[in-house]
Amino acid sequence: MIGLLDCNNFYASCERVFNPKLERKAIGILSNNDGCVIARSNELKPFVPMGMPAFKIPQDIRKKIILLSSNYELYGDMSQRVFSIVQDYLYDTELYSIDEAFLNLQNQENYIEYCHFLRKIIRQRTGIPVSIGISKTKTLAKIANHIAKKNSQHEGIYFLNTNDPIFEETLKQLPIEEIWGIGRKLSAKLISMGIDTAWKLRNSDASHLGKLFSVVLERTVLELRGTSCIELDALDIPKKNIMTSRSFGKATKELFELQEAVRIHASRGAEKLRYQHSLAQSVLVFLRTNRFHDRASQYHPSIVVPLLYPTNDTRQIIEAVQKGLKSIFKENYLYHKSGVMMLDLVDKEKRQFDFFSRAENEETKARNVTLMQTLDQINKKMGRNTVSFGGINPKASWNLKREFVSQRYTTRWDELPVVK
DNA sequence: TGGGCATTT
DNA sequence: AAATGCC
Repeated sequence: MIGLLDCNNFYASCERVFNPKLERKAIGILSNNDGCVIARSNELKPFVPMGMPAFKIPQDIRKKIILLSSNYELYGDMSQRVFSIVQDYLYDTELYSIDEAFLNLQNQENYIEYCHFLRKIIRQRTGIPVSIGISKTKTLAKIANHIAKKNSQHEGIYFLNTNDPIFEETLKQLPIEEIWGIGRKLSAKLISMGIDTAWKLRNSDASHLGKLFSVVLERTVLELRGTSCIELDALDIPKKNIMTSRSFGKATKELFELQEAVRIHASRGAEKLRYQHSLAQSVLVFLRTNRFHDRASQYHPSIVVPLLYPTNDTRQIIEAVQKGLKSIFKENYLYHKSGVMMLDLVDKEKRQFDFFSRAENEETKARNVTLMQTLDQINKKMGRNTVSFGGINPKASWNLKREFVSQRYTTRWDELPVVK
C-alpha cells in the first residue's frame, strides 16, 4: 500500500502554531510580493478562492479576514520538522513537496493504525495537523487523501479499498479535473470526449489515450485501475535544473537594476548547485514584462549561455549571466520579472576530466573551492547575502513586498517566540 | 495577478 | 523551446 501524507492548510497551520490568536479565524497566506492567496485556513475557503489576487478581494470580505505575507523560512523549517518525524518511523518515503510525502506502507501490517499513530505524534510534536490517504497507487492515494481531508469523521486517515463496492461509487462521483495529473487543458479535452468522471477514465482504453495524448495520461488510467506505475523516488535525487527567479516589487526599465537582480539570482543558483554537489554546464537568463499589460509592450527574451567547463563557482556563473543579460536587454521595456536557470547539471564527482579544466592549475582550483565553502558557511550562519559579490542594495525599488510577514520563530535567535 | 520544479512533445 | 501540470 501507498500512503500520501499531506499537511492540512500547511502555511496557515504553521502561522497558527506560533500565534494562537489565529486559531478559528479566516486567514490567508499571500504569494511573493503579496500577490495572490496561496494558502487558506478552512474558515477562509468559503470566501476566497485559491489563487485569487489580493487586490481583487472585495472590501467587505477584506475586513473580516487576516492576510499574511509568506514566510518561507518558517514553513521550510516546519516542513523539515514534520518529515524528520515521518522518517524516524518510516524509512521508505518520498518528499513530494513542502507539505506532502508519499509513504511506502508495503511492510506495515496494520497500516491504518500506523497512520493514525503517525498523525498523532506529528500533531503532538509540531502542532501541525496532517491527513493521510492510503490506497494501491500514488494516484489513488491522492484521491484517498482528499476524502480524508474533506470528511472529519475519518479523523484524518482514509483507506480507499479497490475491492470495496464503495470504490466504484467514489470514482463515479469524482470529476475528472480533480485527478492528480489532469489539469485544465486535459480535462477540457477529455470532457469533450464524454469522459468526465474518474470512473469513466479508469474504464477507457489506456494505450489509445496514450497515443492520443501522452504517456502520463496512460499511466494515470492504469493507476486508477490499481496498477502502480509511478514509483516512489529516492530522497537524494539531485535536481535536473535549478531556477531562481522573482518578479520585482516595482517594475523597472533600468539595466543596472536588472544586473543586480540577475547577479543575486546567479549567486543563489550557484549556492543551490553546491548544496546538491552539482556543476552546471550552461545557464539561462530570462526577462519578462508584465503579461497582464497590453500586447504592444510585451517582451519575453531568454538566452542560454554555455559555460567553458562545468562549474558551480559563483563568479563564473555571474559572469556568464551578465553576458547573457547584455545580449537580451532592450531599452524602453518595463521589466516585471527576471530569472536565472542552471542547466545541464552534472554530478561534481562524476564530471569528466576535460581538456579545458586543465587550464586552471590544481592549487587555484582548490582555493576556489575553499572560498565557495567559506562563503556558504558564513551565509548559512549569519543569514543569506551576508557576504556577496557586488553590493546588494537593501532599499532597491524592486525588492520583495512583504507587508504582513510573521517572525522567523524557529530559525533566528532574535525572532524566537516569547513565553509570558 | 508567485516561484520552482518535472516531464513531454 | 514551448506546453502542461503540480504544489
